[in-house]
Amino acid sequence: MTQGRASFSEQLADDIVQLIRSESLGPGDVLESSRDLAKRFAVTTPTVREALRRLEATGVVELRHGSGTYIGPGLERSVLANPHRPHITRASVIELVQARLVIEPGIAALAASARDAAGLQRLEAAAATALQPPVHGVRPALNFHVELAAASGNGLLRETVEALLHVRAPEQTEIRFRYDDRRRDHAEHLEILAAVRDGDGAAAERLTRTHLTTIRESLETADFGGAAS
Amino acid sequence: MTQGRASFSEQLADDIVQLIRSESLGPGDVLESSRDLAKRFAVTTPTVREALRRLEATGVVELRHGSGTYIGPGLERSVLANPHRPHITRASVIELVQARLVIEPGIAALAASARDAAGLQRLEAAAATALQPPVHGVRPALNFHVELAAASGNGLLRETVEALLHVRAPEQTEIRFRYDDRRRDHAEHLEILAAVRDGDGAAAERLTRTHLTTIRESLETADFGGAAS
DNA sequence: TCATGGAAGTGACTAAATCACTTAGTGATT
DNA sequence: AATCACTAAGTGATTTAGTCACTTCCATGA
Repeated sequence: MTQGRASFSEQLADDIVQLIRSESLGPGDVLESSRDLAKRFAVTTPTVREALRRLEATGVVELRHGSGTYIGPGLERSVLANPHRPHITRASVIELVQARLVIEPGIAALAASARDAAGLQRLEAAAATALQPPVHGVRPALNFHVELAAASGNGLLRETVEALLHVRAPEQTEIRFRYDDRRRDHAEHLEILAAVRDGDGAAAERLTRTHLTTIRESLETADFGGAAS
Repeated sequence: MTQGRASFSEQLADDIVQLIRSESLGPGDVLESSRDLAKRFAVTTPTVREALRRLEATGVVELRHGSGTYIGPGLERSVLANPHRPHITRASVIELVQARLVIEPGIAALAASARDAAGLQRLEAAAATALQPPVHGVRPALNFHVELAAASGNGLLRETVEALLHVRAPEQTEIRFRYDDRRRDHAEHLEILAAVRDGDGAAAERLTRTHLTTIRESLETADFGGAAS
């Protein structure tokens, strides 16, 4: 890096990550209280808070008022979506679909060749619940694509797709809810699922490409210029 | 929702982002001093610092001791690499190459069809400097792939490749420096460049796949079990 | 012209409190 | 016996006030 020495809070954030690793803490576990952390590392509470805020921004920890500091899912992630992203535009939505169109067909092909029983089961479950409305912030309609990437066996690909789908997730769901045919989506998901189950990589790739192309076209024809509200 | 109201610092982080947008500040510009921000939003300095630390973690701002708070490149980014990632293993490096093998050939094909003069020029510059050693944290050898993605015209694809290459970047460079044939890499880059210049998407896709396959094989045969140091 | 030095402005951190929320335990009520 | 309301302890959230360290810049002097 350009800076030789890091600030206290930056150093402290690394130390806390190291502490989490050395104690083998996983998502959901409780971290030491901020007061104890302050004592342990011989700094004051505001400094600890800065370090924790930093870690919170990338999902490594989660601070719950009155309860404690908990380990989040961010520790094992390599790539993530920026929580502060630019406003949505028509172009940005289409850009996203085009990016997915480049990336996801290859993932589908890989998933068809690398599938296993557990992955197939999760994929089937995701396809089955795709028509249910979003609850608790989880969007079943998008979950199928994440599980498809997970079935490829490559964690980085899963994270990449997850991050891309997290980009402007609320607006994406809103738009698909208004302009997309979810029954057709579901039918296409089932076709992809069948191809993956049969181990037919070429078909999975082709079907995924068709699926995303259909979505892109429905977005391109739809006029949502004033749909920002 | 799970939590109805956000904490002060979380709300404040959003407000600061909004302030940056409303004043049309870009990377390199100076943000208001933390004391002034505290006055403007009627909170105290530690709270401001927490919000800034949060934004710093995702690259939205950069705090320089004694100088000021500067806008960083993170504001316009949608997907980024996690600064606190797990330790490197042999499997994780190969996983990364496999992920790139799925994603980048399609990007090369898109770049060949969407290329323009400016993009080609940047791509040529990246290829020309690829043999130079890393300086100031910039790794010319990896830059070619980022510029290739940029030439596709899709910003999200560029960010995705950039984030993937940022994952374990130092270790990656180290490994390639030790086990990879950089002259061969360079020759293959030039081939890809020629295909993109000719607008031959199929060739660009094939050459990129070959290029990454070669890298993967050289990593699989290399024994870097004890190269963690 | 150029180096020196110091003042002003900035972020970094400390210190001691108080406030607000969650949780679990306790006891009374049903 | 089961349930509910209350209480107390532990936790994060925020404030207030102040000191320290770094950077920048400009005036000063050689």
